Amino acid sequence: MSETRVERKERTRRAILDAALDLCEDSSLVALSLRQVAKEVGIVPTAFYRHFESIEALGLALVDESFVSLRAMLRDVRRGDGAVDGFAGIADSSVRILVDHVHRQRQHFRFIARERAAGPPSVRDAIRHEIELCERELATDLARLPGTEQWSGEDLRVLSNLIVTAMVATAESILAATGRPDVERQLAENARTQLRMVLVGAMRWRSRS
Amino acid sequence: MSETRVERKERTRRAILDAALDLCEDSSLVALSLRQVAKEVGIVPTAFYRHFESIEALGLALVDESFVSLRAMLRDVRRGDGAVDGFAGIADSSVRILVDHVHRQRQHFRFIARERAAGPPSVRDAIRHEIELCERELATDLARLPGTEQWSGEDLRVLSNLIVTAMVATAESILAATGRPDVERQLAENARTQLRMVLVGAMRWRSRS
DNA sequence: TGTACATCAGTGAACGCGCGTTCACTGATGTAC
DNA sequence: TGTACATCAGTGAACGCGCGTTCACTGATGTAC
Repeated sequence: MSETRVERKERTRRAILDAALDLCEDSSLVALSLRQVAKEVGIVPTAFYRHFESIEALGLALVDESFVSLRAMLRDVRRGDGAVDGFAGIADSSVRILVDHVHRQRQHFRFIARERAAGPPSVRDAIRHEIELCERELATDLARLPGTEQWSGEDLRVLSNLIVTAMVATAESILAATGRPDVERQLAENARTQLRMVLVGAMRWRSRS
Repeated sequence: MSETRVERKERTRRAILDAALDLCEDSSLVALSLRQVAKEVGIVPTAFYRHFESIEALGLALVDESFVSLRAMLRDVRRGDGAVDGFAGIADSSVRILVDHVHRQRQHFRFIARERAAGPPSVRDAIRHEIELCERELATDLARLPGTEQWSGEDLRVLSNLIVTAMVATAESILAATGRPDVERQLAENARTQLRMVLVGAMRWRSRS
């Protein structure tokens, strides 16, 4: 046989996740119906239940999946491909990687940005929790930068939160500007400037001052 | 008569707006039905059309209304009630006013935060546009601060965007933390720190450097 | 001030449609022997 | 290797329900004279 039962099931599950990402692109998970998804996938509505208990459960699976790709991005940022000389270099490299991932994982970023504010409560909570984990990770990275030796853990987390917030907002703006490359380029340039401002500015900020 | 026809109509319109804010609190405008709103208000579904053409039109009215209260807040910030000595003072006063308005206009802030990412496209665009106007206003305010004399208009807008982004994120976090005063206090404290970091840091940032 | 007519916010029946969920089912794949 | 049975992804009919929108309407408020 060319495909086992398990493989075929996995393929349908994949198709359901993709269909859901497509269909709620312009509205939200809370406006997505099980029947729309089934129709798009090409299965009968009841077959949906073989894979997920509800649209909400599907949403939680999409959160997991989206953060797998977001974490891959954070690993790239941490590795710091490209010229990394000083804060300006870090800012340039980080924004370049962010913009690249936003393009390649467009639907995942859009999903997170949207459902973070508008999803079912359990989905909102899951996203908030994942973002908090990202902030903690970034805080430990920041602690390794020269100049943060005397910072308190709390200040590191506050700075990390500011950076994550700014980068999430940048990702959202770039998503909204899709198809206008000049606008996108300007947004990336602005993000670089912001990141430099924050890094340079914060380094002159004294912990507990 | 105790109430004119015009007054009664306005009262129903008001009730529709309030009902919509209530009902989409936990989901989104795109998941809100005309019939739910009518039921909540106590009118028959068809009577809705005497006031709005569609849920989307109702949404645009809520955007207008929400930004009226948000602009009132910005005026308060600009006036700078409370001790305003240096950047720390500005940061403290601004965050205090923000937190206060978030509590008093809870539903409006929540509406903007949610529909900004998940509303019908026309509503998303309207909100994006309004926020951009706020950023421009803030940029002109920043230009009056000592230390920004040699900044370019572009850098002022980039800084303004960063500040607005951070404050929107703070408002969202506070909304999510409703009912946990200790968490809220911590979030406000963090916002103060961020705003100080950004202001102090940016002031040492040279335009075009 | 009184009367006749206009306005229009809200009514109520009706429509076709898509919704989530139930249930008994089919038939290809997988397994035990 | 062949046979008998188990599994289970997907089927298809059916249900009651809420949806947006249509239409002709009612009756209190407002206006012209």
